[in-house]
Amino acid sequence: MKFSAQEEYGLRCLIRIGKYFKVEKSLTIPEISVYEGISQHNVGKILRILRMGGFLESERGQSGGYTLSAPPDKIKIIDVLFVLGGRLYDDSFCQSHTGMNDICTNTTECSVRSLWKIIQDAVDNVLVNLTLQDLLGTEDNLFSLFDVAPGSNSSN
Amino acid sequence: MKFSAQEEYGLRCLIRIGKYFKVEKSLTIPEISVYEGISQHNVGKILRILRMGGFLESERGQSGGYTLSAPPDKIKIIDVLFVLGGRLYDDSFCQSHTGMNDICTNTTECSVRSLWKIIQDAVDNVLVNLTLQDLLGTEDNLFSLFDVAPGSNSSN
DNA sequence: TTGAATCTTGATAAAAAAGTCAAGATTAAA
DNA sequence: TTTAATCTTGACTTTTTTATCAAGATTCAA
Repeated sequence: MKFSAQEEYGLRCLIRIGKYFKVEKSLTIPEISVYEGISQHNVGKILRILRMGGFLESERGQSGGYTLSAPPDKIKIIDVLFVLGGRLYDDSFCQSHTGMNDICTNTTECSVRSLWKIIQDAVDNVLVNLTLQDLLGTEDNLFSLFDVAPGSNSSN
Repeated sequence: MKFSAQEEYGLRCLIRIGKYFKVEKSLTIPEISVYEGISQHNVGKILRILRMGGFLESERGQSGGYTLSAPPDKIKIIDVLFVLGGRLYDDSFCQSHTGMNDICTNTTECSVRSLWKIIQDAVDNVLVNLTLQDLLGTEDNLFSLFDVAPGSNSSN
């Protein structure tokens, strides 16, 4: 279970653009490239995905650039992550993990599928009310939303 | 954010072997291959990972095969998923997503990192007490552990 | 002791994801 | 009108993950 590079970089670009929303400044691909340390080509590719997902608007030309298509508190992180990386579990998952068979051998009764759904629910519960606005504050503010001690990292 | 094929297939193989634990029967690679619809070569590779992770024991020779190395209620799913697919977030994650730079541009203050940690915590809370034993029952039994209605699938 | 069935391992091939590139379209300012 | 700065798109290359293969080692039973 991993986050994709596209989710990581996409979210970072969106946050970066979001920080300039209230001063009504648009950001260009070269600017974002420098800020985030991602190549211009890659930034362009990622922003295209976000634009087609409806989160960004772009303007061409000499004074062009990217802006949010809605205020940060109207952009739901769960939607952004879906566009950037798909869902953890959906009904097509079993169909793409059938091994050599046409249909999964566990179709009618599958503990693994149930586990994936349960994990998906847990993740959804975290994300359901989270907006881009919540990610524009400090790290501590975000942790406090979820009652997590900033220093605690259960991976250690 | 996706599950890897290795996590899916590995867990299915482990469950399959676990179902035979109480009758003390070992399963061979060809048997598991047929049951799960995964090629023998792939089963062999996946079982090697599970064996090296300490969850399985193998016996060679004409009457060989694989058995659990501990009772199902002693095998923690969180450990199994770690061996099969790593962790969602760990401290090396930022180091591998630095773009073109040597270190991530957001080292000191990073909302994305915080979000990943929060999601990781949510997943850990689901998994922390779950054992292989819980996956050997029916799907409904598993759902009831987490108060999820079997029909409900938030991905729809 | 021989042979069949099994697991073991490292190398290879195929598929998917990530990242790069080049040519083009659009816009605003000089 | 010209020029420079910008976004846009599809194709390509590289890297990572997944799956396959072939040769070998081990064990049991006849």
